[in-house]
Amino acid sequence: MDRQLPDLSSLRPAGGKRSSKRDRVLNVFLRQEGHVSADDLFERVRREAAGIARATVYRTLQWMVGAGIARKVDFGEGRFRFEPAYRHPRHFHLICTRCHSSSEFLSTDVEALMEEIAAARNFAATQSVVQIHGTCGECRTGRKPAPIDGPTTELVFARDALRMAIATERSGLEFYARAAGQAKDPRGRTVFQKLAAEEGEHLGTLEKRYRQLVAGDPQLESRPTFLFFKGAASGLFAEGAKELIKGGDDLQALLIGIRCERGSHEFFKRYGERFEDSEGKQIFLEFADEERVHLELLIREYRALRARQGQSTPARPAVAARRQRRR
Amino acid sequence: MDRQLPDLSSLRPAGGKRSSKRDRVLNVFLRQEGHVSADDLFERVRREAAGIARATVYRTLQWMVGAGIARKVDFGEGRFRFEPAYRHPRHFHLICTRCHSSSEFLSTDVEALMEEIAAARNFAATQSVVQIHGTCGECRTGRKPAPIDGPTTELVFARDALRMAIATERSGLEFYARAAGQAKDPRGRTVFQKLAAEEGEHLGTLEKRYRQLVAGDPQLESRPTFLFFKGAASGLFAEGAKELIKGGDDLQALLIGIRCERGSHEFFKRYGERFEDSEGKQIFLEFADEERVHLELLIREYRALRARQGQSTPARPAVAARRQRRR
DNA sequence: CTAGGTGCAAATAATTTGCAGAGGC
DNA sequence: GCCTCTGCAAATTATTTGCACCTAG
Repeated sequence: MDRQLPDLSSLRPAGGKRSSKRDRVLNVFLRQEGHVSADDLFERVRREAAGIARATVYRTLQWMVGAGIARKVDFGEGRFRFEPAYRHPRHFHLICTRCHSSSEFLSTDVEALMEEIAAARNFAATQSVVQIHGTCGECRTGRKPAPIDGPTTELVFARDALRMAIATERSGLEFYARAAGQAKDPRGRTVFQKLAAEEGEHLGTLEKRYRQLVAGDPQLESRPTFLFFKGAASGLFAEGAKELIKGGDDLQALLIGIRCERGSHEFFKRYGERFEDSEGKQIFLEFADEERVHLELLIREYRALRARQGQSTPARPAVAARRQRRR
Repeated sequence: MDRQLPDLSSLRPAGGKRSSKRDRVLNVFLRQEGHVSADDLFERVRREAAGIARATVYRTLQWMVGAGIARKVDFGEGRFRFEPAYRHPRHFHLICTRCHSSSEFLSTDVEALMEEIAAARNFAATQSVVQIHGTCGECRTGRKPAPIDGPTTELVFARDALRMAIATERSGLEFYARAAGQAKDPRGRTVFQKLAAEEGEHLGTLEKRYRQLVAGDPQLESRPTFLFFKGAASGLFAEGAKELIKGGDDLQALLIGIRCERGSHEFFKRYGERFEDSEGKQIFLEFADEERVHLELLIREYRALRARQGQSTPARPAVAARRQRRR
């Protein structure tokens, strides 16, 4: 949906290159953080460089939106604001009606619900607007939180992507540990143990990466959450684990594992692809790949186990039994 | 949040009463369904009554918003639209970018997430805007769905409120049936059985009411969902049932039941209070009351059981055991 | 030289407002 | 007769556009 990282140079106005007014406006825009209105931007531009007309600012903004550098947002104030889109995933907004500041968040849970609702209404969604209007913490308490500038946004996003991956990994580990514990077939047990070990190892890698990321910015951990996830991929494995409790044979456990890994893989891949180039994107895609490997292993094992069982007992004994009962 | 059903008569312009232009504008506005822009309304008004100025329409709209008769909504088109607020709960929007139509939905799940996010960001939310932009089914398939006019909206809302109550009731029934099945104490079993029976009976009442509602409008069941719920109160009982599977004594089962009923009661009460006078509101509030009765019964039984157990075994044996281990 | 960017002022579009007159109680 | 509503036209606000001019390649 989001266009890929634009090649800024190719989008530069063909005519002017260095001292073009457009470049100066762009420069001011990219430097400032938050959501500016056209007039805000005009004021800022004219403060550091006279001789730029309001119309130029408007035209430059139009060009930036078209080029994928900026996004036009509407906070219901009767005019539009603009936010940087470059290396900045699509997100939702918290809008303070008192100080007119706005902060951003992303929620895979909200997005999942929106998709569900759109599907239920036979609606082909292209974009969602989610805004929470109210009063921000600063306006009520007076304290100012750590401001989030451009590079920090990317770090926070990477942090949250890692948190999400770690949560999923933990759930996966728990799932495989349980599956190994209740496996009947010795080879099945070995597979689950192997997967549990792998998840554990990968969990370690992710946690190490998380620590490294946090080490680079001591305040990073205390910064507000940007990416909210709850029912995401970690929820899949949690669901799977609950199903395991209900019992079932190794084949079923493998099937549940396959479902979880597939869902998880697709989830991370889809999100990863949606984001613009950033560490967060990379984390998503790497994790998706990891899940794909597990998925393939599980499928192989499932086939192998079924083949082995097929020698002694009929395949799908449950279905066969049900059929007998019906007759 | 929404103001209560306004007393229209008291809000009538003190001056004009019968043929006041304001009344004529209001009349046209209330008659039309959907989301009109000021200009739309002006056109409609002037079509059936000449001699009303554009400014009057604007002023009347302002007055209607202030009086809680209309809500101003912003679909990002560069102008505002207005929707009736009278007997019409706050909701979210699906907006077709092709035909500029818009339909409405409500999702307790989305709302719950928004609350969570606002809380995590230390943000005092007053209102949420959720819009799904895209292409509607009609625009893609050409078919027109059953149009939803004023009274139908209320019916659909009542239908969905009933569906939600029924889903909760079913979950509750399942929960109590399971609890009764695994109860150890004979009196505990009786209580759970009684509650299961009550839920079953009430479920029957709700289903009957549902059938009656549907009988009044044969198309009602096929109309698109307005109220989406998933993790709502029915989810609470489902969670509770899962906890029961893990085992535990009767006291714990009672505690889980108390938690579920309390959550469910608060949920329905809160939503019911939020809505404007309508059958849906009534269903919510009645159901909340039902849950409160169960809650009280459970609390009484919990106390009684603990008192009885206190005679033979020490209270909270689990905690005592854990303490011993620690020492 | 030429395509495009730019300034300026005028045009639009949605909405509000000042003010004189009208209408109901 | 008073108070509020209304109409009309002018004002406001955000944004776009026509057009002549300028500028880099």
